[in-house]
Amino acid sequence: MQLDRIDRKILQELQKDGSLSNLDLAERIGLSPSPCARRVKALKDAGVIGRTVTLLDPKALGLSLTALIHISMDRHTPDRFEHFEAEVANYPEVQECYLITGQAADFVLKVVVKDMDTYQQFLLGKLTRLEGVTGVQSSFVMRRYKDSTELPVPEEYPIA
Amino acid sequence: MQLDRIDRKILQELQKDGSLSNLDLAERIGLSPSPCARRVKALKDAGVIGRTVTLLDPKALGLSLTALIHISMDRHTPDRFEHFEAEVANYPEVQECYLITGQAADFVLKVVVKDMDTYQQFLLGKLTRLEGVTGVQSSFVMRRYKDSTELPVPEEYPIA
DNA sequence: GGTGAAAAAGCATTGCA
DNA sequence: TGCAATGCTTTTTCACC
Repeated sequence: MQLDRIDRKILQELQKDGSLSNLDLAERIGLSPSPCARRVKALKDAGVIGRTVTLLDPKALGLSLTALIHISMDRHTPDRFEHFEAEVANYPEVQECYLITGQAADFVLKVVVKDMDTYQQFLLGKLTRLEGVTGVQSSFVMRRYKDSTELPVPEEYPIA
Repeated sequence: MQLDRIDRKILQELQKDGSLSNLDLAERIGLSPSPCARRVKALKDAGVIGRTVTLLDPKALGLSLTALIHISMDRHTPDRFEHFEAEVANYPEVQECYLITGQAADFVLKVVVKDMDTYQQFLLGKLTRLEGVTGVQSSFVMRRYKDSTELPVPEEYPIA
């Protein structure tokens, strides 16, 4: 699938505001509603456009502590990783979990909790109890300069 | 503002699917449409509910490389930080940028690009040219176990 | 604070130029 | 691709429980 300038504009607008009606979207990109709807449908069918979600304000919810956690495992076997993955996916405090290269760590987690007490409970009660976890290194977010869900939409022709 | 069980259910549903109509939402939480709409409005007014966005699939867009970058600065002055912040906010490749505690680094960035070539261009052409940047350490995401926008909605009474 | 119904507005969709 | 008309869904408001 090839994206032209209009497709990219559609993607940019929807990334900024997923509640746009097709009418409003069409107006913003300078197209009439029907071709606009057709393009959006094609982008959905191609899997480029995914879910629409509502973002909440962590502060308003009293979630004032965000931690980035680097985790090392004792052994790098598929077993270890799969088990870790499955457990971590169930923790609502964990927003992101990546297996990474480089560094000393194997995993990076982004965790959001109410306060340091809750964080300690999460760390001692859940994370460090997981099999194979040998090292845990916490960093805390002091300031959130940018926290976006927007992806850059490439200039050229990407292939879906 | 106090959240009861129904409010929390609303927030959970909307975090999963931001395109829900008030009708569908009301049905899911077991309430009739009008009080449901009232609650949603109140949550928006209180700032708990923020924007609604459409998520794209990085892979479908040909964005196959995600990097976590740790950055250290030469001096920890407000000037340095503000300048860095302002520049980084303009880079579309940067999804997240945090000022963090601990570690050797001062900032953590999450960057999404097409491939290693593009990453190198970003690093050399943009990031390392910023004033005050002394250390850059890259990790690459090998596997994305969890990548969510959902926040945990606390059990007790948070205050907005 | 919740329910149900009714009215009004806005929307997606379709067919055609 | 653009336009127009149809028919629907949705939001909103109201009186009542």
